[in-house]
Formats: sequence, structure tokens, C-alpha cells
Amino acid sequence: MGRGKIEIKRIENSTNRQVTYSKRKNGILKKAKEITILCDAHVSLVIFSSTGKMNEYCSSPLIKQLDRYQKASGNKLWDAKHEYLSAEVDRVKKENDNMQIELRHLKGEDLTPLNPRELIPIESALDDGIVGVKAKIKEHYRALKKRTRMLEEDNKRLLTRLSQQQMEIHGRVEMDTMENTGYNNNNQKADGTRDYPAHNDNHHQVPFGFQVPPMQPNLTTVTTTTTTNNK
Amino acid sequence: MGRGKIEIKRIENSTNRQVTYSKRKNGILKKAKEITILCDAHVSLVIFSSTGKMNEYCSSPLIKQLDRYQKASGNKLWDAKHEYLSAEVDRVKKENDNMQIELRHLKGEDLTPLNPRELIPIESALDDGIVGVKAKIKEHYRALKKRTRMLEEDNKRLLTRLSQQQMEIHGRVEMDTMENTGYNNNNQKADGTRDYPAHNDNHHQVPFGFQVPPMQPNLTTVTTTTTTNNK
DNA sequence: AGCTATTGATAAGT
DNA sequence: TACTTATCAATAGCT
Repeated sequence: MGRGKIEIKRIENSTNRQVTYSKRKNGILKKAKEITILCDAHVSLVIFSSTGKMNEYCSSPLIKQLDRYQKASGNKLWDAKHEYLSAEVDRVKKENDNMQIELRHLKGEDLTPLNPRELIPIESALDDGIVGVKAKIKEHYRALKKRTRMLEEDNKRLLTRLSQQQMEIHGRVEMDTMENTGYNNNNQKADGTRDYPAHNDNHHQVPFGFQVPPMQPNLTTVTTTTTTNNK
Repeated sequence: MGRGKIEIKRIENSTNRQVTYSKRKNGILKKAKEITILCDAHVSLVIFSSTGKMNEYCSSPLIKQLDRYQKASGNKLWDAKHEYLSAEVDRVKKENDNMQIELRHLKGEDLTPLNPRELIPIESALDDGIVGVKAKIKEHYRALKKRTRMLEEDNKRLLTRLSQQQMEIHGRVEMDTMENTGYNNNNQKADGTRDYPAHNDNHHQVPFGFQVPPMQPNLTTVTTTTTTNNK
């Protein structure tokens, strides 16, 4: 149709190809519209030019068309992925429910429908759990206690050395500054704990070689090593 | 094009419509193929007749076309649904993980990384749980015990009636068989329990309608439940 | 499903 | 890119 017959093969002339594309594209779109009207058909038509420009005609929402397509053709377009994801959701949700139930049971909830045979393993689990947790708490407590003891000892040593040194200094300089250091009175309390000055930068007052370790230990690492020791 | 011009509106004659559909459908498909070849285009074309029959032409796999479509148009076809489902999966999985962790903790596992502040609520939960479970077990035990008591009473009544009836029977027939039944002496002990003859097939001696329920309860449930009681 | 008169689409030219 | 037009292709109505 035109001033001459053309062979159906790629049009090599780029401009020509573009023009033909434009014309024929309009032609197809028109025909698509016509058939939908004339024949009550449903058409979905998407065309991309060689340059990537897109045109479409859909007699109804494309997604609906494609749903219909999937059903008619049996081809899976996205259903496969959907099915997989849906199944995954169901699976994980079921897992969730089971855990939810188990958790409730362990917390002593929803026990009424259970018979004794079902209650026993729950009781056992709880016993195990409480043993584990109590042990861990004890462990933490022991570690803290041990650390406290060590700090107390360090402190005692430091105080001893401090007063020794001050005695030396004052022996050489003057004796009346000694009362103002605040360190010559024992601040240990009756319950075994101590009060410490709020500011921790006592490096100035400890000019000699060994350093006091930092006051806040990493409790997690400390506890793991002390567990077997302090029984 | 044809023996006369036609208006573009639904063809009312059904046969005519079908025929036209068939012709035009082929026409469009042909044009679609042509434009892909002539112009290096990509076409996806799906047509449904009014009767639901489907025809399609895709210059490349439809799914690929549609992917391209989504990118070009910005329209979401299935991505929206996919995104929703994926998000759902992630959400539920995360919930799952959290429960998993909580469960492990309650069972006394993976406690090492926890500090005391985190252990306390776990301990509380376990305490609550054990209280609930123990209470429920006790409840079951009590119910069983009550049932046992009732059965014992039933039994006593039955035995009484049995011996009464036997007395009546023997009163009419002969008196000297009565001593051999073994049922006319009360075998109840001081502690409230009873000894019963080892052989339980006393059906011969119980000719009347109602039966004594079996004396052996489900031992497993009894033994396990008694643990909390018999301290 | 074919036939064909007729309309519609479009290739090439402007 | 748009218009024109000669030509070919599609197809409406008929068989």
C-alpha cells in the first residue's frame, strides 16, 4: 500500500525506518481501537520503537488484561514469583504462630487447653531456663563482686603508697599540706562498699609507674572467665 | 476498505462480528509482525475475542516486554504486589527472629551476651511461667484425685450392692457358696486405700447391668503430677 | 472459507 | 514533521 510494494524486511535507511514506524504504529493503534469497538474484543498492545520510545493501547487496564492472559495461556508471568512469596509468607506466619503459642505457654498463658502430658515438657523447659538464667545472673554478680574486691585491694595499695609518698614529700618540704589531700581518711563503709570521689582523673595524684585499670570493665568478657572460679 | 464503508461502532450481528473479528485480528497480527521486522520495533499484542478466545503476538518474551513496559511507563504492574509481599515476608521473618531469641532466652540459651539488666525480666517471665504451669499441673492432679475419690466411693457402693444382691440370691438357692465369693469381707484399709483381688474378671460374679470401671488409671499422668504434691 | 469491489493504509515524494 | 497521492493491502458484504 503505497507508491510501490515493499518487501517485509528491516528498512535499512534509518530516517525511512523511523517514518514508517511512526505511520504503521498509528495504523496498528487505530486498528486495535477499531477491533475493540467493532468486535467487543479486549486488546493490549505495547510497542517500542527501535529507539526505545513506547506506545501502548489497552482496551482495559493492562494488569487486568495480563491476569486474563495468564489464565488463558497458562503462562506464568508473575504468578510464579507471587506464589513463591505467598507461600513464604504463609510458611513464616505459621512458624510465627507456633512460636507465639510456645512463648505464651512458657509465660504461663493459655495453659487451660493443655493436658498434663503437654504441660510436663513446658515445665521442664522452664526449669532449664530458670536454672540457666539464675546461673548467669549469679555469674554476673560474682564477677562484679570479684572486681570490687580487686578494686578495693588496688585502692588500699594506692592509699598506702600515696601516704608513704606524701610523708616523704612533706618530710622534705612542709607537713601542713597533708590534711588537704582528702585521702588520708578511710572512706570505707560498714557494708563493705566504698564511696569514691566523683572525678576519676586521679592520674595527677599518682605520678608513679603503675596505672589503675579503668573503672568500667567490659562485664561480658569478665564474667565468662570468672564463672568457674568463684564457687 | 471493503464493499462499503462501515461506521466504527459495535457490530450488532453476532456472526458478522465474529467474522470481522477474525479477519481484523489476523490483520493486526500481521501488521504487528511487519512493524517489528520493518522498523526494528518490539511489540507485544494480546487480543481476546468477545467469547474469550485469546491470540497473542510478542516480538520477544512477553515477560521481558512487560518488564520493559514497567520501566518505560513507570506503571507498576506486578511490582506493587511483589513489593507488598516481600515486605510482608521480611516483616514476619523479623518478628520470627525476635520470638526465636526470646524463646531461646526463656529456655536458658544464648544468655551470655546479656547483661544483668536484661536478665531480670527474663527471670521474672520464667517465674511467672513456672507458677502458671505448676498451678495448672496441680489443678490437673487435683481433678484426677477427685475423680479417684469418686470412683472409690462408687466402688464401695457397688460392692455393697453386690454383696446385698448375692445375699438375696444365695438366700433363695443355697447358703454355703456365699463364703467363696471373697466379697463379703470388707477389705478397706486404715489408710483409705483398698486391696483388690489380683484377678479382675469378676464379670461372672456380677450378673447385673452396671459395670465397675477399670481400676488402672493412666499411670504416666498420675506419677508425673504427684511430683509437686508429695514433698 | 473464498471472492472482489471498495475503502483504508501507507511509501515515496514534496 | 506534515501533507499529498499513487499504489497496494485490508476487508465488508456476499456466496
